[in-house]
Amino acid sequence: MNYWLMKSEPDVFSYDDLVEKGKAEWDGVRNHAAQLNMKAMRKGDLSIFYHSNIGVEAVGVMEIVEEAAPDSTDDSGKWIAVHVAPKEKLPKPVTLKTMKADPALSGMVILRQSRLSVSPLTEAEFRHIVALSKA
DNA sequence: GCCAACGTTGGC
DNA sequence: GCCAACGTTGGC
Repeated sequence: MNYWLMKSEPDVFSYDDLVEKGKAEWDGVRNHAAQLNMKAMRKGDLSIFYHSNIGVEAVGVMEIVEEAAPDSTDDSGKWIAVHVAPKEKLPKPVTLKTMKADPALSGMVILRQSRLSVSPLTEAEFRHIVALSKA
């Protein structure tokens, strides 16, 4: 089981939008590093849903329900997407500020590479973020 | 294959 | 609106 963090601008697609749809294709990723991460995802993996630009915080947990397949929004056939479903809305969002200030999360990939839209988390980092939201 | 120019993302 | 980080493009 692996853990991930995926970013979306909430005015384009928010966690609540995902809850409403029940299941969605995580499409439009056009960055090779992010694509490699999505290819490594397995059914049942869990991911933090993070709102970029507006909110700038972790808001929910989702589950990978379908592994990498051609991105339906891509005509070239080069890019893949996964399918995700909502798992748990975090009781309290965990802001980037909080994550940056927490020594337990200092190794998070996203803190070093802020532009990477799909990044891995360790199990400890994942659990820590969920715990912070319930504190 | 290198590197400058330029575009995009994302935080502030 | 600004700027840093970083990916892409194109000339050489």
